[in-house]
Amino acid sequence: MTPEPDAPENAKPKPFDPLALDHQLCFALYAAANRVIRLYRDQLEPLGLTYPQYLTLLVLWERDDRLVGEVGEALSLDSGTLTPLLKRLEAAGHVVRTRDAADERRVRITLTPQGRALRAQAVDIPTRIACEMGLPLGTLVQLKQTLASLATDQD
Amino acid sequence: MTPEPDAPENAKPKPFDPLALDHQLCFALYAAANRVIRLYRDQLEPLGLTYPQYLTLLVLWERDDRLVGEVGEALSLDSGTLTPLLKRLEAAGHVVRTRDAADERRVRITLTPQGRALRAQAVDIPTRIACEMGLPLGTLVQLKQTLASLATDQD
DNA sequence: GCCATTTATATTGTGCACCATTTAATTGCT
DNA sequence: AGCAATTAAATGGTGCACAATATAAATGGC
Repeated sequence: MTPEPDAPENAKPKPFDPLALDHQLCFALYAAANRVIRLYRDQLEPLGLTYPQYLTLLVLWERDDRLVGEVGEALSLDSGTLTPLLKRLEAAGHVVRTRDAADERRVRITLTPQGRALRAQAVDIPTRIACEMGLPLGTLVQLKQTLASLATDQD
Repeated sequence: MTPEPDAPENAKPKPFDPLALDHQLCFALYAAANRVIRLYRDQLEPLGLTYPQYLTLLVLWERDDRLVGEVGEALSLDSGTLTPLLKRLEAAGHVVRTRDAADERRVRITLTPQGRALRAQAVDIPTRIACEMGLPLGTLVQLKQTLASLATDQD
């Protein structure tokens, strides 16, 4: 029998390790998210914002005067994460937190003029990041779609 | 002049907001990563592992007896993150940390028998997660490829 | 009107993720 | 050999992310 090095059945076993790091979508996702956050860090550092703070401002720039719970809904974050983050945004002068007079359980988040003004400095960040990613725009758009369907827990 | 509600030029302006949350790849990535980590949390909780601890074990299951720096290289994490994580894995009895006798700066990470045995309990986690994601397998494979090219900083 | 239940946010504690700095060991230069 | 420069890991500090719990206000029977 002649050896057939190319035939699949004679090729090196390659036992397909289901736990190999390179096969894990979860790791690719984890590493990509960490990397993108690092890219943003460089862009956001001059504005004195962290990445989750920037996301929170995106929510408020889109529609102002929201409840803590509404912001959390938009970002899939709970009050344990948001309360200290919003306090830091308030300390930085970007938002104001006010107890709702009609329902004292609620806290309304409102942008200050300074917080609104910050938007102009952030407006071209996405474009700069997209360039740094080094992938064609079409790929990025499609990637976003797929990820969005991953992020919604329809289960 | 008859109104033409369908004509693009008469349609509601829709000024394409470059900062709209729904347009942000970065947010889709951030939300998807958080969701997938939450999915893993449920699977890993019975094993007493966190998600980054699980990733660390994936690295070691693939090749044992690595330096802290090598593990960090594989996961794109620095010693500030890994040192305490590895100490917790050691406290749980899954790994051993030993100073390299030949070069006292180095710390070698080795699996204990218990750490090796844990692999059997983890081997079908990826399949279970893939099901929960609710996307066709082909989509997931392609997604992984795209994310992997995003994660490598070739810049 | 009273009180259990629900709702909205806050608090506490653990574990990353990363930056800046430190400590200690090794290497390289002369 | 002597010593500055480099390297490997650890340390300290900030800010998420989340679970569990707490607090306080509103709601819904009865």
